[in-house]
Amino acid sequence: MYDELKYWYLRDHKLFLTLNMSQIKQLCIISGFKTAKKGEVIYFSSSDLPRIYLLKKGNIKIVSVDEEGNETIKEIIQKGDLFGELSLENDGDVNEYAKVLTDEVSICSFLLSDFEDLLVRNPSLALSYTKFVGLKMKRFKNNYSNLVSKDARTRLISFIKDWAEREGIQEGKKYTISNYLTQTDIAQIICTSRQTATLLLNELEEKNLIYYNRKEITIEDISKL
Amino acid sequence: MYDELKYWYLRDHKLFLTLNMSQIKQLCIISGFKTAKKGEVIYFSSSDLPRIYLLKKGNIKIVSVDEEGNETIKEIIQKGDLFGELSLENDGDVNEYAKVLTDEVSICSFLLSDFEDLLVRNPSLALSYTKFVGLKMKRFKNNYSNLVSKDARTRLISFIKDWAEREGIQEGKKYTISNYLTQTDIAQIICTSRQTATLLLNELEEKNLIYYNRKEITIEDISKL
DNA sequence: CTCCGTTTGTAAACTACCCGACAATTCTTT
DNA sequence: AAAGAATTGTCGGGTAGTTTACAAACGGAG
Repeated sequence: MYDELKYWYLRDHKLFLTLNMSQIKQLCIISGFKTAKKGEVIYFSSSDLPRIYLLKKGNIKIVSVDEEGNETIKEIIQKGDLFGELSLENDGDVNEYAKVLTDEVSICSFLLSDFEDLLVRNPSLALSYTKFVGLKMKRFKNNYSNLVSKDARTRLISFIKDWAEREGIQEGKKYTISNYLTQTDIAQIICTSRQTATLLLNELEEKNLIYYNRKEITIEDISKL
Repeated sequence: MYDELKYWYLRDHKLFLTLNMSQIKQLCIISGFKTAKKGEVIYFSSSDLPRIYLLKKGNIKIVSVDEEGNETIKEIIQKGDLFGELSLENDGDVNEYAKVLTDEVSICSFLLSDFEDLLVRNPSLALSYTKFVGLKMKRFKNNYSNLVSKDARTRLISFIKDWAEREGIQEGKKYTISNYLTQTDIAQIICTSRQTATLLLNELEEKNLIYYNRKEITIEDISKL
């Protein structure tokens, strides 16, 4: 029964569609499963054996810390996303951790070495996986160029739009997002100070473009944003 | 003879070490080879069939252009590096091109589809390639965080250090780089305005940390930089 | 219901960097 | 050698965004 559960979790991830039943079962045997609560840190680069994680429920943030203790949010991980040592190599120098944002999350994980074995034995999975990593990279590049050429307001707006389209509930032009981020989080994502983020959010609210509170964000008309 | 040349070019790239002779020959048959001169544009995303390129001689820059025509240098490609549709998927929306920086470059290329075939038939190559893409991503993330938390001066210094270590000629603590970049290029790489880059470079020179001219850059003592 | 930690709101001083404008220098071409 | 093009140097004015600092509001724990 418990194994069945894990099986199911992997099965419905798009990356594993190319695998047949027995291959999935094989990966399931080696996979671990756990849940965690809000605020917990569930992953630390440069600790333990390198692993790949699959988030099944909830949301987490990947935070990286530089030498001076500066924290930036690298990524928001959602249900169905992979995270961890995705580049298949544990990098000593990069320091990052994953923190739970929602009330509860469930994740399953497997050792990097086991995953590598599977990739070698399944070339087409390796190919899909490479494309997957490539896609991640592309998304990064995109953020990167936003940071360079756009101002904080534009970055905030495009983040909100993105968020809404990704996991908001749509009713015509109206989107409702269940908000698990603080304004500090949002500021760190769009790379600005908390004060600027607050200012801009209130500004958008004054113009009736969005309605913001701690529980949810409503976008009246996404085309006007 | 000509085929032999191409064979050699692929053979000495670290990524292709796992392939045996016949596999390399196979890739060689499908690979194209050409040279180009300074200023030429040799690659354009969203044109032609998607390809992967291997730079054999010289240097090129990958420039991306956003909607407003803003140009940023994404990457400097050096001898031995791969570029092109590395993520194995041609992205319609991203607009980038490659321009030759040195007097002459020679490159070889192969179709993405052919490369994919090869990957599927060579699982260990697929794995190496995935790690390779992962590494690229990591380097990106690093630049990205520099952009966020460091000021222009720090970014310039870390770029120069990087450059020196990557391709400078070392004599003790002294490094000499053959300079194929204009100050405008450098500015675009570290994401600042040309004026600021000029200012900072002159400042470093006044402090005798570097000696700069159009042909070469000398770092007196890299540990003091 | 009250208390306390977290999150949000607001204001003023300060600054790194951008932008425009123009001059000076160096390389290229003829 | 001279003209033209590209690159580099320099100067203020303007500003988006940071930083510091404090007050207000919210929300969970007891």
